[in-house]
Amino acid sequence: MNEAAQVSAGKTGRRTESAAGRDVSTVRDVARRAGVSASTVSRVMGGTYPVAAATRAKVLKAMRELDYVVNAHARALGGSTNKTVAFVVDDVTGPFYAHIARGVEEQASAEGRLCMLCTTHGDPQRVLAVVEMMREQRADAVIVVGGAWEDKAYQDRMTHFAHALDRVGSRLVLVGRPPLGEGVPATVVDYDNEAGAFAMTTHLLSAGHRRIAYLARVPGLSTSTQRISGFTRAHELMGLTPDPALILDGEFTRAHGYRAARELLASGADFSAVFAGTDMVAAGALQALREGGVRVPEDVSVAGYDDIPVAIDVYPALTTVHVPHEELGRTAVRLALHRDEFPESQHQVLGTHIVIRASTRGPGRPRETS
Amino acid sequence: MNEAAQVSAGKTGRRTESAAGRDVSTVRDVARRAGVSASTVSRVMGGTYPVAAATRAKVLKAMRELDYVVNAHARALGGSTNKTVAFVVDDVTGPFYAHIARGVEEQASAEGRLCMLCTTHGDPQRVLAVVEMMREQRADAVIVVGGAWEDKAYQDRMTHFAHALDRVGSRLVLVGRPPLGEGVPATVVDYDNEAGAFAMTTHLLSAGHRRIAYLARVPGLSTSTQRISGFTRAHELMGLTPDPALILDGEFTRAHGYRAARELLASGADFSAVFAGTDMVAAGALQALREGGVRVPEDVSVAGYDDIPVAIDVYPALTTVHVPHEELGRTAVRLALHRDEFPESQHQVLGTHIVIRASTRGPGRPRETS
DNA sequence: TTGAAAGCGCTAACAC
DNA sequence: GTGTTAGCGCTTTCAA
Repeated sequence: MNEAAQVSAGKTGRRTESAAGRDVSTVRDVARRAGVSASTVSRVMGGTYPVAAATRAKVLKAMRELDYVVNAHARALGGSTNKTVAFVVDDVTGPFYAHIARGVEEQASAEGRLCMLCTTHGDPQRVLAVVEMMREQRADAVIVVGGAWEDKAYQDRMTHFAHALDRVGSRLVLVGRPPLGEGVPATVVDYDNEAGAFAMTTHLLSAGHRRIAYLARVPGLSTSTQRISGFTRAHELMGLTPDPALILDGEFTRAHGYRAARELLASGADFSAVFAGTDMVAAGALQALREGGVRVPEDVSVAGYDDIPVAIDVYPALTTVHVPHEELGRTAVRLALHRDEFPESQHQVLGTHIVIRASTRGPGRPRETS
Repeated sequence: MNEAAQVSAGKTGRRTESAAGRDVSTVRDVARRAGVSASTVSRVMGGTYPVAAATRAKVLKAMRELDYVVNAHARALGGSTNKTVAFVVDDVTGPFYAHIARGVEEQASAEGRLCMLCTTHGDPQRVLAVVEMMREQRADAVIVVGGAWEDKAYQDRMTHFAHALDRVGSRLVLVGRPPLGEGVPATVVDYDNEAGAFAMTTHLLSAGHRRIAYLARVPGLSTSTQRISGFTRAHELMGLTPDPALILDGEFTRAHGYRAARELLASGADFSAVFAGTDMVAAGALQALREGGVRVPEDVSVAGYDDIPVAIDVYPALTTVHVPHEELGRTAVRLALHRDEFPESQHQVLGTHIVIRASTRGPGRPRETS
């Protein structure tokens, strides 16, 4: 007892010297003030246990007077229920991610979860580091968004994490990327990348375009590979073969779209349509085309992918493939949190569809003469 | 002992029945495997304490073999160091917030903090609820972004939370909104809203515009009030008075910009320039103007506020006021985390400046004749 | 309906 | 250098 008092005194001393607060009230303080025991206070908070109305009132009053808030960590530790969902993206700034983030955040808060945000800046190393941190946090679900690197080592690492997370009771969720394989404990919410690209390419081909440039192929990135695959399949279905010279490698950025379109123009390549890897790439291409005196869609048609908000603000408004961003996010959270209820639907593929706006039409005259 | 064993057995039983694992290894497991004590394991992890090289190696090996990860909650509970920063926004989707979020996330991870994301959907009630949750989490800093409601009750509540957070050792940070007053323990990182609007209005006025419409005034929102104030001051400095009929109330949305510009056109109002409350509002206005056959900037100049990425993608590229989004985010985190080192600079105002692009120029002929 | 007691997993003071 | 001993604040049996 004496020792306890001494320890307490020592602590109080330290409190004074540090700038801000360690003087938070605890269940015990509340209990003392209400003249009950700590367990009773806990029961009042939990709500899931009978407590006499009078007692409950006293406790509530004490909590209010002390401005009490539970310590989420202590609760997580004792009660093993953690209540957080982690959201891992490349870059919050991209509208693509932002909208998925919104879906995730909404569903998470609807399910009473907090949402942790982590950015990886496209660095595969950081993805792994971040997933590790989430394991420490014991997040209910760890949602990783965006194309995956089709790299054996990387995938093995992810598979490892899927298991590691599973072991601590967490769930790995892959959004917009392919499954890791059979038996890997992970939820996958994907959208039909290939079909979207196929539909768009078909739209362009049936408008009469025969030489379509594809901007921003990212070798080794699942998303890109699938889009290229839909692009190719659409050609093949009409007995055509895409010209490899018209497929330009590059990143999913506005800057790349601008650069690539300029090069295309400078090289004098023959093309009447541009299918950009993403809407951002399309936005860059549009600028380059405009600066090069090429009219869209009169001289060249331009299509994008993603249907992010900027698609309606560029000029002309962009024909693109719609991806159900928010729904991806919401579905990811829902599926992961209720995986016991839906064990069979842990791999979901949402649909995509094309949205035709003003940037595409049939091919005009050859570019040279315009 | 028997009882303990029984309890343990009971738990194991439950483990089996629940889908995924509660079978995580703890410091104790690692300690046992490495043949050392728990404290030694803890010391190895902390790194900040001398441990024999051989011992350290054994522990590290055991941790690897057991695939051990610390329990962040247990750590937070014991060590009182929490390592998270909370970020509270209206809507992750807005590029305005997204870029601040990036700054926050970057600085937070640079400082070894995790970042929690919370959305309020413009609901003042939810702001308060969210701040309360963050108090439970004992976040190092709670960063609230965006204009504040100039409403006494709301401000009182925020003031209350500033104190409450302070008591649990957290710090309230207000980004892009005015301070709560003297003696309130909060960090404020603002940007010069008024000066930005002043500079832009002056730009327009000196180009010769005399009838400038202001789109999207939001009564009671600090940001909007300050912008209007800069707008007015610029007029007054030239001995002019803005025409109240040209100041349209409405939200900071693209949809409102569109609607407002259409109304303006329909009403036959006389104006040669539009100053939009935000870039999104400007994007909507641009569309309405184009649809109405009004050329920008030949017939009407359009200016925005914020300088979000879309400003360069709209047509014509938008003249706007640049707000240092990322820097706001970074500064917020830095200041809050090191408040003891910089007690004097807990209220910082970052500069804004105008960026002139293609959407503004001198007034052309009267609109009627165009 | 309530209280007492035993941890959850970790860190930190204190001994050796 | 390393082990022992106490808790951090809460939930949760087990008794009463």
